[in-house]
Amino acid sequence: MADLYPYATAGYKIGEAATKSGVSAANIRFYEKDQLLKPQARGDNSYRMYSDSDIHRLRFIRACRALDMSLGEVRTLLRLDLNSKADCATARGALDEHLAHVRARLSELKALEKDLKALRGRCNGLDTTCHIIEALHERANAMPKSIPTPTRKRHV
Amino acid sequence: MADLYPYATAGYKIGEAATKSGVSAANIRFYEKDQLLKPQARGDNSYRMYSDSDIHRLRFIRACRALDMSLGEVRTLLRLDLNSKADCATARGALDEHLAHVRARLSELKALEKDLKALRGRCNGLDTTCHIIEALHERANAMPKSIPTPTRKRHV
DNA sequence: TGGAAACCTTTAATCCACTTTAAGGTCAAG
DNA sequence: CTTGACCTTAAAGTGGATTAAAGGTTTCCA
Repeated sequence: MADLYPYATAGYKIGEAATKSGVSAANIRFYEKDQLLKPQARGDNSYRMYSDSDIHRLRFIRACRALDMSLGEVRTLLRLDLNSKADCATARGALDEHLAHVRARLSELKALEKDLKALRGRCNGLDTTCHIIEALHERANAMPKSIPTPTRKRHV
Repeated sequence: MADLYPYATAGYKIGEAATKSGVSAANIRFYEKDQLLKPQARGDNSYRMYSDSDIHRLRFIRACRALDMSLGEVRTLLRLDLNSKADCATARGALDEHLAHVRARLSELKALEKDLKALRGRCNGLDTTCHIIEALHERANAMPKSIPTPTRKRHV
């Protein structure tokens, strides 16, 4: 791991660390509370001080988040040793799982797009009734009866 | 709109309404607080009572949610009149916007899948260093410098 | 009639990954 | 000496619910 990130040098205040890492100050505090960073050394004033390796760690988190990983997944990856076979297997496992996740969501969204496109195609804005609103009401009537709640989460 | 949903008849308690609509009792209360349903008439006991048209409204919400619309979008659609040209335009607009949303997310996810696949392909578990962890650290170093926080939400 | 089961009520906490706000402390420059 | 740019904390808000706690009501059955 040695030269993968810059040598740890003295100190940046949180605002500098935010600018250097691309993670907002509030978010850095949040990550600390969430155990993704150790609680930082504090100066005489009670300001947190960050080293270059802290900045790297923040960037690492950001890189993982850019891959849409959860903070739990990131936490796992942060603990791993580059030169351990076992850790490598863990990393592969995490990645495979995450990839499966992404693929599942991908096919959901594809189906959704098709459905929405069809719905959109029904309406030209010329007829006296709106075929979109109409279709939505028809779907409401056609919703599978009973069943308590098949929980639909919101997936941005 | 007349016969798109059953005639409003007297009363179901929230549990029955939940069973009939497929929306849980807790969730029905939540929608009420969230203004998607009017506050319900209450009996002598303070139980909420639901009509068939309330059930339809709940199903309508469920149909929209199944299309991954936000409650805000649903609220918009619920206000629309099937026979108004203006409302039809609103519905089309909302749908177009939503579709654009879905498509944007779709292409994000496609790019993501490609990226993750490539990352995964780097590692065979045989070498002495883990190319996944290594690559992640390299990415951390390569993250676009400065920039405060380009906010990455979690998209399940 | 009594008492348990099945319903209903409310408020508040939980999930995720943050952001925002409020109320205040610290520090350098002018 | 004040302004303003930074830092501190705790708490609340976002979306779309679910779950739990603590209590009131109704219904059924022996």
